[in-house]
Amino acid sequence: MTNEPFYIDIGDPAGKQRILREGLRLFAEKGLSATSIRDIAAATGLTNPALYKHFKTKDDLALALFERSYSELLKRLMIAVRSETGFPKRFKAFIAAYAGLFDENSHATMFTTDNLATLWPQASERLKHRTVITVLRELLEEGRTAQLVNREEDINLQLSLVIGTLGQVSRQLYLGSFPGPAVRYVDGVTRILRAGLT
Amino acid sequence: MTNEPFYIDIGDPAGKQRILREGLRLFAEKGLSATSIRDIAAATGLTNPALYKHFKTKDDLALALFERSYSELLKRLMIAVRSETGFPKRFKAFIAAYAGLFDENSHATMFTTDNLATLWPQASERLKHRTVITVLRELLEEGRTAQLVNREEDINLQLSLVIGTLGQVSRQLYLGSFPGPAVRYVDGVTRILRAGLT
DNA sequence: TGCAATGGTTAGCATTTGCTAACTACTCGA
DNA sequence: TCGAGTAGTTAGCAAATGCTAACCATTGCA
Repeated sequence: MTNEPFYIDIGDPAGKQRILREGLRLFAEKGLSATSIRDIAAATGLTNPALYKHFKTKDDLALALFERSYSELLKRLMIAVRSETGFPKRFKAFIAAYAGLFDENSHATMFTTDNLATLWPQASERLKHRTVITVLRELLEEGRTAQLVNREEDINLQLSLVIGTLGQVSRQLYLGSFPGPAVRYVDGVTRILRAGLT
Repeated sequence: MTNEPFYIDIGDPAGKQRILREGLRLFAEKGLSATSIRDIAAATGLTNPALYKHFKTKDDLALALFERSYSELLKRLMIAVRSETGFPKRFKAFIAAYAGLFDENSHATMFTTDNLATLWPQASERLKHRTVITVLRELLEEGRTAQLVNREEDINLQLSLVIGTLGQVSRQLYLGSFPGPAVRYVDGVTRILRAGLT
């Protein structure tokens, strides 16, 4: 549980890794309740009781996946923001980190953003402390005090601008409507969002 | 099917109206596959075979609800856009129409936007002709030729900016994180988005 | 008046789903 | 070497789910 790599494990990883990978993919593709434990088992090449050797319940698996993905996203965003100084660079680093995670693991990105607080109260309750929204809000506040972000507008609307756009672009990428890797759009999205925040 | 009122039917409408209303609410709240036909029946005060007197299958009901909601949204957006001249007024009317529908029937708005093309290929295939995206794209193109929208940026990213923000704000309203009716945010969202498009 | 359509009901069937029990093969350390 | 843990299997249970069959009450109308 502690020292497992975050992703991929190409080759033929142990059962638990395959379960995590296929479970994440199916949950992201079809949604939580439309994916059965047997679906995941089949995709993994196992029978369904095997999953119960690793996870107590279906919700347990889903929650584990959510927390893995979410904490990875959060970690990267925080590192990105801290790696730069000043609002403009930090903001771009934020976008770039988001895109980077998407390119490495699009399922993880979609699974977390789609379920951020929406359909899954359980998950969001565990995240009272420091969330993606918190990080972004602090970033926007830095921009506001630096006069680089419009202080006249409601900061919650500005948050929705950023989160909504990132989500929508990710969705299009995920569905294949936007060609190429996500990094490709970092500059454009950053410019557009910066304009919207001004 | 033809001359039914779009919404509400307060009092004690006939069974079919109640089915449509409760079905829409539950689908929007819990998602398609997490809502059973019996759930809807119970919420409606009926037994589940009653629903089959009105709809052939569960998918049939869901599709009917989607099409009702989607065509209502589309109709309102088109009327709004046509009721004004020039990009700025038209754009604001677009946002206002979206917010207006949300305030009248938040479930319908969420159900359509959440399933726009994501989890439901069936529905989007029926909408090859003229979609919300088409209307908005034409609007943005008008803005671009009028030099009121930045022609340097990818129009698809600009579309994501608008759609994503509208979706996100709606989501927050739906979850109760944003207080008050949606109309309240029309001005703010319009300003922020206009800035982002410039 | 009668009869067909409408919109309900109860009962139930087949399948899926989450999960458990009981067994087995393999590995690894004392 | 042997005994315990690990990770899988087969079999199956109880509940939920989509849907159907068969029956019944009310209403509108020829």
